[in-house]
Amino acid sequence: MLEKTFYSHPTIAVARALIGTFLLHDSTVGRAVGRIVETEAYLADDPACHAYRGPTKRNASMFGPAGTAYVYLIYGMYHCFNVVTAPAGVGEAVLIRALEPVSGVALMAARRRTNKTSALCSGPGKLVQALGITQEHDGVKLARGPLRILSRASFPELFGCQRRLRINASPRIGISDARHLPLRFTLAGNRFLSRPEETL
DNA sequence: AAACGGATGGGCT
DNA sequence: GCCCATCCGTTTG
Repeated sequence: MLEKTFYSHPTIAVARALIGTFLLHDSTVGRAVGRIVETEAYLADDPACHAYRGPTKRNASMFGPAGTAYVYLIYGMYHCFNVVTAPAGVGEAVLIRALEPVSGVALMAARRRTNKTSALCSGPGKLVQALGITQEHDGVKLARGPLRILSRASFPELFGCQRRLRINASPRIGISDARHLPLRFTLAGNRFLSRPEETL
């Protein structure tokens, strides 16, 4: 389980450090776990960031303390899950964009209505569906509770201790402002990414 | 393999 | 009224 201090480092550092950790959700119908393989950083002075123009009803939890969940509706039909990083009042977060399924795969498949493992968590909307994350999770604290993040060392039998991982940086997906910034982070060569890694 | 458009609703100018 | 931090089925090369 990651402590609050983990999320209190600079947002780009947290976005990189989250690669290889595990997102876990214990719901009433069971546990689902995925290894984080793709993230994006959103910064306070960044026009692509929801918090760029200040607090609103939608982005309120982005201004909460580090370790808060920020969940929002996108395109009217999907939700995205973020981890808030900066101190309360600042408004920065890391979008979780893809997971490698680890545990509860059958539950993920039922929620996603597909049996294709590579399609379960390979996108921000997909992984939210697969783990059963909803708008109700907006604002919850990750330090305790059914939705939490486990350290890289949590599944040594499957992944070893993941001391040093090869991480690539490239432009973020799906935005129109600040497209050049290399704020998307991927676990090099992993096959569960939302899209292939871009070569600079 | 890549490109395209429809679904669908809240936020913002 | 237009713009999205998306996904999926269908069409096209």
